Amino acid sequence: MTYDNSIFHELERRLTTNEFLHGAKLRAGILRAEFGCSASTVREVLFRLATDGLVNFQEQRGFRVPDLSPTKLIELTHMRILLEGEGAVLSIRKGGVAWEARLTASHHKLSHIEKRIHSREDPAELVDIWFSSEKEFHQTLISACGSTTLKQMHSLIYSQFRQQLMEADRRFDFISDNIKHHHDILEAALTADETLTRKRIHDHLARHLTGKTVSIPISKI
Amino acid sequence: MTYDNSIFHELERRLTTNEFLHGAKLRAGILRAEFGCSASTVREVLFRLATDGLVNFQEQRGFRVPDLSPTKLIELTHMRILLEGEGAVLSIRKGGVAWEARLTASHHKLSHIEKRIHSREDPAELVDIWFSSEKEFHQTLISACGSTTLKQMHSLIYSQFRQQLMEADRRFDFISDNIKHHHDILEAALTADETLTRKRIHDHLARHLTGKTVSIPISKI
DNA sequence: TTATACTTTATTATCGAAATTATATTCACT
DNA sequence: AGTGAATATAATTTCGATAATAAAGTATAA
Repeated sequence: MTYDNSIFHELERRLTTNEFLHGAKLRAGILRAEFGCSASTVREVLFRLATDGLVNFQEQRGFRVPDLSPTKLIELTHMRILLEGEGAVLSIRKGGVAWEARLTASHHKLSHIEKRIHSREDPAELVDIWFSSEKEFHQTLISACGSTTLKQMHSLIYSQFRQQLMEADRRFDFISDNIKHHHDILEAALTADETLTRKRIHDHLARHLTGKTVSIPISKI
Repeated sequence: MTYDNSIFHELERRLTTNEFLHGAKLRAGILRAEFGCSASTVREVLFRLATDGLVNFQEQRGFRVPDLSPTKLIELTHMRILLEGEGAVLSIRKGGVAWEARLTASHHKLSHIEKRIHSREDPAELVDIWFSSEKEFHQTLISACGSTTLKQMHSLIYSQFRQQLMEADRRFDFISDNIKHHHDILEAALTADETLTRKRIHDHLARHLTGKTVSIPISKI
C-alpha cells in the first residue's frame, strides 16, 4: 500500500494544463474509479492540491476547479513580477558562475522550442515541452536567491498562473514577442543589471495586466 | 454531522502560539481523543494546516511541527517586508478615507495594548490580545490593496512568522521600539508617502534579518 | 404560471477497522 | 561490548460502510 504520489501528480498535471474545465466539479466518488482507489484517498489528494490553490474547497460542497477570472490573472501576474523580480535580483547577487551557466542552459533549451513553435513546426504537439521549458527557465532565474520560502511561494503562484492561462496560451500567438523577452531577460541577468532585469521581467508579463500598472515601476522609484 | 472547523481553528491557534514544541510530532491517533473524533478527521485537518505551512507532512512518517530555524525566520521576514510594503503602497493609492479610518482605529487599539505591556501591567496575560491586535494592524495596513491573492499570501507568511517567533516575543523586550515603529508606519501611511512607508515597514522588521539586507533598499533604487 | 413545501436522490463528512509501513526491541553472533 | 538480523510494537495509510447534508425533483396551493 505505497503512498500514492502518482494520483497527486497526475491530477496536478491535468489541473495545470486545463484538462479539466474551469469551474468543473471534482467528485471523489467518480475520480476514485479512474485511479482504482477509495474515495477517501482521492479526497485527501484533493485537499493537498487545495494547498497549492489548484482546486477550491468549500465545506459541504466539495472540490471545484477554480473559475477563469481576469482579476485573478492580474493578481497572479502582479505576484509573479514581484517574486521573480526579487528572486532574480538576489540570484544575480549570489548565484555566481554556476547559476549563470544553468540559466544560459535552460534559456538555450527554451529558445530552441520557441523557435520551432514560431516556424509552425508541430505547434500543438510542442505544448507540453514548451510548458516545462518555460517553467524551468523562470524557476532557474530565481533558483540562486537563497530563499526556499520565496521559491515555494513562486511555485505556488506560477502553477495557478498557468491554470488560468494555459488554455489561451495554446494558440501561441505571442511566441514572437516571447522569444525576444526571454532573450532580453537572460541578457539583463548576465550583465548583472538589477534594475533592467526587473523591468524586463515586468515587460514580459505586462500583457496580462491589461491596463493596470504594478506598484513597483522599478526604474522610476 | 456538521463539518468541524473548530478542530482546525483550535489547532491553528495552538500552532501559532507555540503551545506545541517545535519539532513535536502530531499523531492523529492521540489528538483524536482530545477532540472526540476519529483519526481520519484529525488527519484531514492536519493536511489543511500543512496547506498553510503550519505543519510539515512527510509521507509514511506523519506530521510534525516545523523546527525553529533562524534561516526560515529571515526568509519569512524578507517576504513580509516585500508583501507588506507592496500591499501598503497599493492601499495608500486605493484605500481612501475609509481605509485610513480603519488603519487609525486598529493602530489605536494596538497602541493601547502595547502601552499597557510597556508599563508592566499583566505582561503575560496580554500576550493573546497583543497577538491579535498586532496581526489586525498589519492586515489592515494591506487590506485595501485590491488583491486577495496578495492578502492570502501575506496571511500564510504571517502565520509561519508568528510560529517561528511567538516564543521569543513573549518576553516583550522589544515593546518600546515597537510602539514607535507602529506609530511611524501609521504616520507614513496617512501622509501617503510610499517610499517612507516601505522603509518604515522594513525598519520595523529589520531586527529579524540579523545582518542580512533585503534586496529592495527602497530609498536607494 | 409561479412560488413554496415536501420527497427523493446524490454527494459529502465521518468513522472504525484492516492493511501497510516505520520504529523499537530482542537475540544471535563476532 | 558491538553489530546486525529477526521479531514485536506502534504508527500511518487505505478502505468500505454509515450518517449528515446538499441538490434535484415533485406535488400542491395561490
